[in-house]
Order: sequence, then C-alpha cells, then structure tokens
Amino acid sequence: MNQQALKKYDSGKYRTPDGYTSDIAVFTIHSEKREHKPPIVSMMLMLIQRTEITAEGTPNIEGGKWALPGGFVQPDETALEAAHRELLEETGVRGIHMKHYGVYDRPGRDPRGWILSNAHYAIVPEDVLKGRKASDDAEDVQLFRLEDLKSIQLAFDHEQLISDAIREIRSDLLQTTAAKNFLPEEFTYSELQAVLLTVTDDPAIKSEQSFARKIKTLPFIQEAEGKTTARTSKKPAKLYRFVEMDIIKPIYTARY
Amino acid sequence: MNQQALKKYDSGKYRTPDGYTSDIAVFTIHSEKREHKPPIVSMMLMLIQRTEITAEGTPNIEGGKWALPGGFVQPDETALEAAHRELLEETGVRGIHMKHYGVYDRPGRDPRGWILSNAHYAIVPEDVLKGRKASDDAEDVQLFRLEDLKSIQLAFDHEQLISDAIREIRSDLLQTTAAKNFLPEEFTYSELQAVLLTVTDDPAIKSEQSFARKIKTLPFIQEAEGKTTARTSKKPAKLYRFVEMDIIKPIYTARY
DNA sequence: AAAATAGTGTCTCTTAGACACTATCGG
DNA sequence: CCGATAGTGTCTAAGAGACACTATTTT
Repeated sequence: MNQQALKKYDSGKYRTPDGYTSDIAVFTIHSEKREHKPPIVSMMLMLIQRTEITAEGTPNIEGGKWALPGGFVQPDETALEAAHRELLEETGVRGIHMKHYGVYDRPGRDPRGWILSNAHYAIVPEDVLKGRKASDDAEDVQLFRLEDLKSIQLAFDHEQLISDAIREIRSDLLQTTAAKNFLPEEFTYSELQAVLLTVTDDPAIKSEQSFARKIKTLPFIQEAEGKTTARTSKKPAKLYRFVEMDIIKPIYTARY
Repeated sequence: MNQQALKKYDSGKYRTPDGYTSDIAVFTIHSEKREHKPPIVSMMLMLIQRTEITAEGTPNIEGGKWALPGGFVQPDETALEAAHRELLEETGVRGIHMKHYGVYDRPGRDPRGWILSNAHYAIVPEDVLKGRKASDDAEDVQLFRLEDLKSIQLAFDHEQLISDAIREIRSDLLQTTAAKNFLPEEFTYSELQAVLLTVTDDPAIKSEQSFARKIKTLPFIQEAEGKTTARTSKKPAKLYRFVEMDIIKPIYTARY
C-alpha cells in the first residue's frame, strides 16, 4: 500500500533546491612559544582563498575571497558525512570532532540559486594541520587569529557563518567537555586552562591556584593516577583525562 | 566578472535534493487541576495523524501513523519561516517561540526520495492549542504526554526527531531562559518551578523554600515590584519577569 | 641561586540546602 | 480553625577565591 502511494507521489509538485552543501569552520589552538615568557595561546580558524579561475578556465564565483572549506553533499551521504569527507579532501585530516551548528538557507544567499548550507565546526589539534595543502578550488589555505577576521573579504554569507561558529564553540567549550578535542588524551590542568582562556576571562578559570584545585572535584575529569609529564614545566605535573558523560548544569542552581 | 562566472555555473553538475521540508515538535505544558490536591503538571507534545488517503483519493505515504506537523519549504522562505507558516496553517498559532534543533538527511529516511528535513521545536502556552484543527493532510491532532509516546506508531524517522527534540528542550529549559515561553509575562516562583520540574528533579529546584530564595538572586529574573497574584494560592504571591540576556555558565566553575 | 611552573595551607566570606517556623486567605 | 501555598529565620557544612607559601626542576 505504501508502494502504491509511492508511485503516485509527484516530486515535481514542489520546487526543489538547486544545491545542498556542507561548510566547515575548522578551529585549532596555536601556541606561540617565547623565550623566558609564557606562550601566547590563541584560537585560530582555517580559511581557504577561492581561486579567481576555475579548473575549466572560467571565472570562479566569489573568486579571490576567503571562505570556509566545504562543498556539495552527495545523495548517498549526510551533510555531516560530507563535512568529514570534504575536510579530508581539503586538508588530509580525518577522524576529528565535528558538530553541526546551523542551517543557512536565506533566499538569495548564493547567487547560483537556491543553495542550502549546513554549517559545521571542527576542532583539530594544531599539529594535524601541518600537512595541509590547497585543493583544486582553493588558491591558498591559511590560519587566522579570530581578531584578524574582521579585516578580510569573505565570500557569500560566510561572515555570518563564522560569527555563529565562534559563538557556538565558545559556548560548547565552557558548557560541555568539547575542550578535550583541543587536548591530548591526557593533559595537565594548565593545558586545559590555556584552552579555556582563549574563550573566557572568568576569574575562577584565570586563577592558577583556584583552577588547580577545582579540576580535582569535577566529575567529568579524572586523574591519571601516578602519571606525570614535564612537557609544560620543569616540575613534573599530574595528568588528567576527560570522562565521558553529558552534563546539564541548570542556570537556576548556579552561583552568580 | 561574477556575472560571467554565474553564466558558466552548471547546476546539473551535482544531483540536487528531491525535497526540502520543515518539521515542528510543538510542546505545551498541561496542568491538570484536582480537588484538594496540587495539580499534575506535565509536558505534552502535539502530533498529527496522517490520513490514509490523500486529497486526490490515493493512498497516503505513511498513512495512519502519527507524525510531527510540517511540510515543504518554499524557495522564497527559510526553513524557520516555513516552520512558522506551517504551524500557523496546522494550528492557527502564530508568533511563538521556535528553534531549529537538527537536520535529518540520512539517505533513505523518506521513501519518496532524497528529502531533507529541518527539525524545530516550538513552545506554546496551553490555551493557544485550544482552537486547533486538523488540516487537509491530517486525520487528527492530539497532545501526548511524553511517557505515552513509546506506545504509538510514528511515521518516517520521527521517533528520532522526537527524542532529539525532548533532549534539546530539556537542556534549553535548564540552561537558557526558554522557560519563559511556557509562562505568562509575569509569573510566580511556583509557576516557574512547575515548568522546570517537568524536566528535572534537581533537589535545589524541587525544594520550595530553596527555590523561593534563589529566584531573587538570579540576574536574569526581576521582581515585578509591588505586584501580586492570587491565581496560584490563597495567599497573594509576588510576580517575577525574565530579563533578556544570554547566559553562559561554565561547567568548570559550578558546584557539584 | 634564579626562574618558572606546580601545587598546598589557611583564612574569610558567601551560599546551599535543611528544618522549623510564620503569614495570608478561602471554605 | 483547617488546609494550602507563600515566604522567612536560622543553622551547618561546604565551597570560592585570595594570599602566602612550599616543591621540583633546568639553566
């Protein structure tokens, strides 16, 4: 009976979109080491510069402008799968944290027609971006400090996508255990603290001593018993791990 | 130059989706009054039952099963706008809280083809659903208590959409000021408490005295000076209002 | 010894949350 | 005056966050 219904379904009854795409905001944390000073830690976003000319030799849409990497979703995959595939194609990176954060479908957002975009953000440790390469459609691939994004020309509505991505990652870093994706499996309290300080200046997180104490009481962080590292200081430091759990901290019970 | 690029763009280069739809999980809170006892307050979800036969007299896809209201997005609107329009068409409700929470695009999720769905949830006060009516495609419209959803036949992948919606609204009620959409402009602490208790059993929220005290210290809630109501009890109770602001409460600084 | 990060001792102030109590009003 | 909801008084234990201090290692 569903079979009959199926035959009768007329897909021409409604206009259909001209394209279904996935875009990806790839974030990484860059740590700039300095002699005799603490490193400068900042969050960076990867962008690609669109070529002026396509592979076929014709002028490219929004050529020369910077954009989030992305591309068309294929009928046999989800937008999230497409995002993973495209990130792999664009940068050679696989198996990293990826999260959908928005749909962009405002009529007229893309001059090529009715084109829908699913926006994702990805978090990659800094070193995996070392081996990145420009692809066919990209003139150049580059990391930008978030503060520097204001001064560059962005394609389509990517200014909007990027500002939404930044808001989303900020909130996720502070309200979920997403920070683990910026860190090695086992990390010191100061490494976690450095990640969080890229998105907040909360005094409780800023104070070394408070944070060193607090980390031991958090139910979603576990001490790696007996293990230490000296990679962040001369004195060996304890290592911690994230424990998988989801956390809802009601705003109605917290302190202000 | 972008003009030339535009002409050259071949939209047939990629396969395009067969449909772009919006679905809406409409939640309301039902308060069942009882003689000499506190009311039973529970969260309800509105579903429609799909007709067995379409308007054209042919068997309907997934006929007889229950589903979220929704429909096709038109090229001149966003999915969010479509969700508002469809809710208005289905139920006569307008201007209410609506939030996108997910994209459903798994290949094969809809037997009619490559059909994408944007899922939204909406929050409506109970009384506006009074005037609801079944539309062309719907046999019946009904509110279900969340616990009762397990026992009914759901169309397409709506079981997934619904369980995601419940998780999303639960988290939003506790971590944002979304609860205001279930309440009148000005409300008593016990009314807010009743809403929150539909999604949590946190002792700090459950205890009347704790909650009555806590509400006065929350920066996003303001006392309506001098105003009281007797609608919830014999003794007149103070009224409160939500103040617009966005709140990020880091999990790293909270108490456990 | 100096420099740098890791981490603890201890104090003060605030808050959570429990328990007992009072307040207001309708029936 | 009973019952129901609203709201306060008061206590205790726990935590936040600040400051001063100690610990471990490299140069």
